[in-house]
Amino acid sequence: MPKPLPLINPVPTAVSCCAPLTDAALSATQAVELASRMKALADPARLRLLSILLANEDQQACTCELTEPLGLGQPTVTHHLRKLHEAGLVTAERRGVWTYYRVVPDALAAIAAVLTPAPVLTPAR
Amino acid sequence: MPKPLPLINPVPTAVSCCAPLTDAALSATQAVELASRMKALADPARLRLLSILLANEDQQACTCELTEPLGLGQPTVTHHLRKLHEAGLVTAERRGVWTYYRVVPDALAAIAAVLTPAPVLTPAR
DNA sequence: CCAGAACATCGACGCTTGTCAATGATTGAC
DNA sequence: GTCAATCATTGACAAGCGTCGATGTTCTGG
Repeated sequence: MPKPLPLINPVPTAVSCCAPLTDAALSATQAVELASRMKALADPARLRLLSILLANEDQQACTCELTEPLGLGQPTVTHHLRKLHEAGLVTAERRGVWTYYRVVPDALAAIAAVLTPAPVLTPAR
Repeated sequence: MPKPLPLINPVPTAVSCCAPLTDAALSATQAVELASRMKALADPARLRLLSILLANEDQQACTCELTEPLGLGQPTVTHHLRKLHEAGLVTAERRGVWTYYRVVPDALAAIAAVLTPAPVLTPAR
């Protein structure tokens, strides 16, 4: 019985979830959904991981490149990358011995969109 | 010696903190700063509180109006409102027996701005 | 086939956090 | 001055989380 997926799981990759937060009161389940994705962001190590990935030349990096600038052990970095992956914020691709991670293009923008009360075009009666 | 401020503390009210997250890698202290403000958002109860405040007619509400739609006890709601206040996301104003909370206008937009890779107006050389 | 490298998983440890019941502090009404 | 209402604070508990060392798994090179 071989383990079919030695890598990481499918992941929902739900990009958007709710209305902009200012339109109407969130339901309990909506709030839990949104909060779980924001929890993935609300950590210093994971924010640095995302910023390093985005600042990189080709928007990607393997674990071994990330463990040193963070000053954290390899299991810890893997743990954080898994959290980011489960939240649909990064993708993981195995290439040989290395696993390369990329930031999902519009994942951050989708979360930001929920927080913006309304761009600039408010009627302002 | 009267307690000069029975209400809540001054609070830094730091609105913006870092560059858009995609410009360069965050430093350790920058990441901690940003993460602490996002932690204030990454909770179902607090997200619902913000959405209720924003959905309200005059953008405000007292504690007694918030404890029932959340289904949480009054001390718990006060605890969450304090967290939001410490993060500079809401303001607290005592009016008689009630304490009214408002969402700080651009606080959410400031956090959202850190997440957006670049609005639309990039030079795009 | 074997040794080594890169990564994932496991178990354990402290620390933080969300929640509540109980209590204290302040205000307004009578 | 007293009482009731609103809110803040305290202490306590369970659950979750970040971190690490140790171990397992997969791939590459010789």
